[in-house]
Amino acid sequence: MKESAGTTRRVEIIEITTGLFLENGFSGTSMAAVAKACDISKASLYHHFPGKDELFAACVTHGYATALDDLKRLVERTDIGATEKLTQALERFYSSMIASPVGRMSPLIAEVSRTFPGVARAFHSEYIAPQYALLGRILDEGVAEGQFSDLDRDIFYHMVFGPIVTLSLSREMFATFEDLDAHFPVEKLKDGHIRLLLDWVCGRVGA
Amino acid sequence: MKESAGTTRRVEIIEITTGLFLENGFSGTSMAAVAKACDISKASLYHHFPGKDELFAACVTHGYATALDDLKRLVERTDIGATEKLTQALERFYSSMIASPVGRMSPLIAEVSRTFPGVARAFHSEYIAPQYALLGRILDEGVAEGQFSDLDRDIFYHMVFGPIVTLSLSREMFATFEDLDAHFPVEKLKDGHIRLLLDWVCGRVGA
DNA sequence: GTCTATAAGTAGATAGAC
DNA sequence: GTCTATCTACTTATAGAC
Repeated sequence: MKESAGTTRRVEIIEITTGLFLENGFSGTSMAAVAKACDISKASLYHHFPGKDELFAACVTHGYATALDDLKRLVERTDIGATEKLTQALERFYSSMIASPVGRMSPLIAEVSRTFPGVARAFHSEYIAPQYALLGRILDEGVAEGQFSDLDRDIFYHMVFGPIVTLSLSREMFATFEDLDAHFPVEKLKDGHIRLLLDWVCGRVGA
Repeated sequence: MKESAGTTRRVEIIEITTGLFLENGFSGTSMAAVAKACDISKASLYHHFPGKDELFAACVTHGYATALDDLKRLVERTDIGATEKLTQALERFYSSMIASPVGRMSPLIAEVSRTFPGVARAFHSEYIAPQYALLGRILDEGVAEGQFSDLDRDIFYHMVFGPIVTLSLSREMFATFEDLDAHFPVEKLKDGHIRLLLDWVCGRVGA
């Protein structure tokens, strides 16, 4: 797809709007506020996006591709083993869920899921499910190598994404705390989480 | 506090409104809709609560006490050991986070946290922090008994509440899925989570 | 593609009678 | 305590000129 001036402007609007949605929620962000932040008139904004719903869907969708491509490249590497891949994948999940806009949108999607079920469905099928599948491939590889236990996949995903998503949600919920990092110290929690997971997956846990 | 007809009506309004907030979000729930659901006029609703913010805060606060009292009673029992207490506490966290209104309010609080930071602060200091503290007491007890490893508390809380809160959030996000239980099977995930935690805490994990 | 102006509707909140 | 009627401000979205 050629990147014309039109698509650039579109992406620019999406990125600015994503920031507003993350800061003020869906209902807390008016189209007027979006237009003002993008330094554009409301009518022009409606020229680019047919309505607020579609703008929101575009914000959620934007960023899928690169995040998943990055993970896919990692999974397909042949120069490192499954243990190293799992470690790096976990590092990436932490970065993408805590720092990147797309990872921080879970509470927003919960907010609008009843009103626009399509957005939640797309988020799941285009982002969550592929992420699960790629993580599952790393586990498969480790099992084939004889390094990993053949764990139940649902429970494995539960233990991998659970703490990460909750950390992201907590930081959104308590974003106004001045001592946010003291309450939710990302690096420390990440290290402890990864250590436990590796021990578990490598069979160094369980009687 | 005597339970007059007034307080009963108040509680009734709170419980009905909580259901509306959970279903439609904060901004998606109008005072007119609340009044209609409670079979009352808007003016009468404003007689009971000075504004929408206070009504929401009341919904969040309602239910703290009983949930925490229940956990506190468990922690103070002397007839069972720390392992049994931890198991039962985890069972309770799953029930309260997945099934009870107060546990399901996390995405709602994330939605309004920037606009009303006081609500988020109260939720943390009156509900989250005491829950952490009570859980910490169970760990202390197990360590004193020589049954549990003396784990880092922050990491322990991260691994306990992480998967539970995420499961709750996921079920809110994807509430419209017809096959919700197939995607997020509570009983199975709970059992796997509890088993891993007990192995970890009892030192049966880690090199 | 961009603008100003405005339509059409809904939000939270209140006045004042009973 | 409860009601009807109403206010003001703001919402999404559009019409039509340039």
